[in-house]
Amino acid sequence: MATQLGDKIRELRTKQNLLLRQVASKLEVDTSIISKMERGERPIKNEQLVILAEILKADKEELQTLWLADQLYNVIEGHPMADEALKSVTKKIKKK
Amino acid sequence: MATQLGDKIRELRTKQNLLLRQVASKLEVDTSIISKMERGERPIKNEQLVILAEILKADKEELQTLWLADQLYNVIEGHPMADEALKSVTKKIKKK
DNA sequence: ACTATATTTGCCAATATTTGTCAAGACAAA
DNA sequence: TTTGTCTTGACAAATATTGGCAAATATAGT
Repeated sequence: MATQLGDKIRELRTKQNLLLRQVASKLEVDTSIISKMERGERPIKNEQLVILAEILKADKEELQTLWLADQLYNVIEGHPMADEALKSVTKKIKKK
Repeated sequence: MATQLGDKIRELRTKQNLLLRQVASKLEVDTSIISKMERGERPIKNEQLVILAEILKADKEELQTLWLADQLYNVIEGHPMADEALKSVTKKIKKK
């Protein structure tokens, strides 16, 4: 159950030679939580995402987009009507 | 918090002059549950959706599409990155 | 192989959310 | 007022989610 967001965060973290422990302390959670977040085993709160963006010097909006895409994918995955439903919602959104 | 699916179900039910009570008995739940389902206050289980399609003589796939669209909308509503995320997921889905 | 450090995993208890049921309330028609 | 339909809110039981801990596993260096 890998997520786009988790993969991205791990990529950013390792590229900057940061340990789980270091990120964990900034987020004030156990290292296991971060580990699980990166592997898509635990959801990431929006509030935590903002902090992660700071720590990892990433674009907050990019991470939020990945987060949202993961949520959407979770909902539609495996559903035969996914395509049509996506179209319908896209249309609805455009009306704003 | 109206839903497309709820609206559709209510429309179908009233057009066929069915009472909440009658649908409720087929679904084996309290009338209040149906009432809430129709007004989007309670989620509708996929299993219940199939039964509803039978009772209301509706196309099962149409209802499922509405159901899915509602779920998606719940996820993205209010998010600034909705558009981009939708695009991303649509692309991902197409690859199958 | 041994040691030290980093990450992952499984499990637990606390908390939060969801569920269905029930009773009371709103509303219209007669 | 009485009757019938639908709505609302409160409640507890069931279920899900949460973070933390500790044990297990992996990784790297010597």
